[in-house]
Parts: sequence; structure tokens; C-alpha cells
Amino acid sequence: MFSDVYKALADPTRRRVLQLLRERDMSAGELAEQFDSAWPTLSRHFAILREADLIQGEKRGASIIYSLNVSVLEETLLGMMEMFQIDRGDRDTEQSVSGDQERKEGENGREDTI
Amino acid sequence: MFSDVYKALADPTRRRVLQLLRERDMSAGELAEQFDSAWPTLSRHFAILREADLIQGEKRGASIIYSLNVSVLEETLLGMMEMFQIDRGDRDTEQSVSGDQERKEGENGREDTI
DNA sequence: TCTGTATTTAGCTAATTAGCTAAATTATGA
DNA sequence: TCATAATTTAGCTAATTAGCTAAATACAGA
Repeated sequence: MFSDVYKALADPTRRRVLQLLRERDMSAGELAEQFDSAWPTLSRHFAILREADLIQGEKRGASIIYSLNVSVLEETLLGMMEMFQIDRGDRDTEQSVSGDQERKEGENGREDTI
Repeated sequence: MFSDVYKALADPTRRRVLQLLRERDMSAGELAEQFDSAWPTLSRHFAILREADLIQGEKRGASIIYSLNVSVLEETLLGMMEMFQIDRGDRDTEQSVSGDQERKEGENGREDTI
């Protein structure tokens, strides 16, 4: 369902693009300037983010202004939290999940952990 | 920093493995039975999850019992929320972020969205 | 020590992806 | 219409990855 989104998020360059767009809308060129890669390379990253519906571009004159689709990002992350039953509230609160068991250290302090 | 974790999470099979381990610890074989892929293929996925420190395996006799590293998963997801300034509280609460702007529709109801 | 079970490693193929340069496309303005 | 600017597409290479089968390793129990 969100598989494209997960893949889009797996790349550091793309995560940085999203972060930049979190601050404000930017043109493709303005975005590309923030990176060392060639512009066509960035253009490809933009396309992947567009396909995942994480960003959208709007033509303004000769430029394309990209903007973040906050809701998709939000829904994906919250969906992921839910999927893994991570309590999204207060970090110090005890989690209560069926079959819940945190990492437990062996009595001898040594485990055959691989 | 968490790049390995993101990549590990990008694959549906691996996400399913994590979900299964969320319920209870399982041996490699028990896990592998849940999927159609060949065991070595699963073994490879386990290795990627181990390298990302999302799971760990403990030898028990001839078997390896895998368990989820809940904290790594939790920290990654919360870190991601923070990175993108997603409010992890109540969904209906207004977000207040510098330069924040939700998707706004053009007056004419038509945008040159690409 | 031999046998069977559990799991991983080796070695392969096919598909995907990130990066590049060069060319094409689209819009602006003289 | 011509030149320039902004961006994407085309077409390539190198690296990565998912999948497979076959072989190797590690352990348990007779």
C-alpha cells in the first residue's frame, strides 16, 4: 500500500529534499542547488517522490515549484507506528502490548547473540 | 545514521518479519515458514535486519531464536517524526511549524500540478 | 562418531537504482 | 521567431538487491 513511500524514504537525498520542503516550497533548481549531484539526478529523485505522492510540483512560469504533501508523510509514519504498535505518546510510559517483551539479558550476562 | 534501518524497513517481507516478531520471539525456521520464499532468501533478509540492529538472534540448541529490538524501531520512527516535525500527539491538533503551509488549492480549482 | 535437523554461505541471474552526459522540452522575453 | 533559462527524458554504466539452487556449517542425539 505505502510501499512506494517507504522506498522513497529509504534514500538520504530524498529525505533531505523532504526536510527542505518542510521549511518552504522551492523550485526544482533551488532544491537541486542544495546538493552536489547533477540536476538530472535530482530530477529523478523528485520523480520518485512525486510517484510516492510525497511531493507535488506546480508549474510557475518556466519553473516548477515543489511542495511537500505533509499529510502523506504524516499518515505513513503514523501508519508505521501503528503497524509496529509503537506508542506514539510519552516515551516514558510503559507499553502494554500482547506478548510484549523487551530485550532481556541472560543471567550470565552473556548471550550467544549473532 | 539510521540509513540501514530505513533501507531495512523499505522491504515488505522484512516489515512483515518485524511484525511477526512484535508478537513473539520465533526461530528462523518458524519465521521462514510464514513466507513463500526459499529459506536462504529469508536468511538474507534476517541478516539485513540484524545489520540494522532491528532484530537479534540467539542460538538455542540447533536453532536460532530471533527477537525484535523494539527500542531501535521505536527510536527510528520517533526520530523520523522529529526529522519531519510531525506532531506525534493528537491528530486533530493544529501543527505549528515555522513556514508551515498545508497543501492549498488554487482559486480556480485547477493547478498545473505535475 | 555418524545421522539428521536447522541455518547460513557461495555463487549465480534478473531486476532495480543512482549516478553520469547529452539531447529534448517548455516557457520567457527581446 | 530566436535566444536563453529551467527542467526533464534518453541512454548509458556501475552498484545493489531479491530471488534461486547447491553446498557448507553447527548442533543434538543415538
